[in-house]
Amino acid sequence: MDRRLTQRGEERRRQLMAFATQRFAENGFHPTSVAEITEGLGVGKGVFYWYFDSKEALLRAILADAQLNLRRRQRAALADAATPSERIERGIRASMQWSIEHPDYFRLFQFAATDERFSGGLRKGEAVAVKDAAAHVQAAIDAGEIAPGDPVLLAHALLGVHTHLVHLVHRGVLEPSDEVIDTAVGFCLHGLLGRR
Amino acid sequence: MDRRLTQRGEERRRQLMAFATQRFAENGFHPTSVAEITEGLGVGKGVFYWYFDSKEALLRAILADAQLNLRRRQRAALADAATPSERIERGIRASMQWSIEHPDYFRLFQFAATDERFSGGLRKGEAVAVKDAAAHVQAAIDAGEIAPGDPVLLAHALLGVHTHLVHLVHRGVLEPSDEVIDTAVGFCLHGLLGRR
DNA sequence: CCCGTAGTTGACCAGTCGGTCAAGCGCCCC
DNA sequence: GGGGCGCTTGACCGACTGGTCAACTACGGG
Repeated sequence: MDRRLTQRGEERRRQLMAFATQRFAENGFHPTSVAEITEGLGVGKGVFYWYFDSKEALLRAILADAQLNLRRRQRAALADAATPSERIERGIRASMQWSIEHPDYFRLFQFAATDERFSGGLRKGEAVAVKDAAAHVQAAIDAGEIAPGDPVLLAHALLGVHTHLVHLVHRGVLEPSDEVIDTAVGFCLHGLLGRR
Repeated sequence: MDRRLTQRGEERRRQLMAFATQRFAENGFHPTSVAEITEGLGVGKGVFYWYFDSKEALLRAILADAQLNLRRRQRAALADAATPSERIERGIRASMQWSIEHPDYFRLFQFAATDERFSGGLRKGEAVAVKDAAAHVQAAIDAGEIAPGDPVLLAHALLGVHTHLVHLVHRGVLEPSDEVIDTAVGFCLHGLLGRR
């Protein structure tokens, strides 16, 4: 579906994606019908298929958009960090802040990870992010800042802490405060036994 | 649906749950139809509704079963642990081993967490597990084994590491070796900066 | 003012879904 | 061997699904 879109068309496309994001996040992808989306926007059903090949393609577009957004934020956060471990910390903070600010995107990521039709697309983005983080971990090991270990595995462990704690914030179990992020960073850097 | 079941009935019920677990894990809950389940077992559709009120009720039953199974394993693992931090370590190991051995259940947990219709049921179980873990963390703090901090938050961080690394094993990114579990334990106890 | 193309409409389609039910089967106990 | 209950059958239902399409409108450039 490569269509030449006017400004009006771009706007409509954005509307569809924004509204669908909301509905998918709230009701789930499968239970949300195409009709529900078009009716919610007060437009005919054909509009949907003017902009997207299928409901599946729509979700893929939303996910790609969200990933791009997140990556930009991460890049910006790392810009002015001096040491490798400082980069790691800033990466964690930026990711958590973004995830807390975008609960809908976060939920969609979570769902997409459970469905093979979408998880493939996520993998690439996640792989890049992990590779980046792993590089910083490796650099920190080389610089003697942290103990040796498999950098990829450790980078994934960071991701696990990030994901789970953000999930709790969205569930309302935790306040979306800096304390959560501080604890996450502290846990990742020092673990349970490390000094504070 | 409280039915008096004969041995044959119990067996049929177990068959339905086992087969559905497989299909739900592979294809997803929504895309798997009730007809697909009954046809896969070579029985009429009415059989399904003899044992379960709805497709939703079936998944709930499966999830409850899996949770019970997991909790039993955890309890057993903690039985002969002396110190609080040893309990924490054993808890992590037992959970990871169980999750690696039961990829279908694990996938179902992951999906259920994304759907409000099911996540409520999981919460209770998770809350109990976290409360247990948090109690051990608190005990470890009191014993001076680890630095002070919010025990519930820290327990959730453990859970996050566990979940994400197990996920990677199921995706084939990591080998299901003890090394993964060792790294997870090491990371949780020492973080990145701690000595090994 | 008109024409081409971007955008829109909504009835329509074939198929699927979760769930129901009247009827029948088969095992077990009396 | 017969009655009863646990279990099974599969046609059937209404609702709804993702997706199509011929006809139509609106708007910008010439």
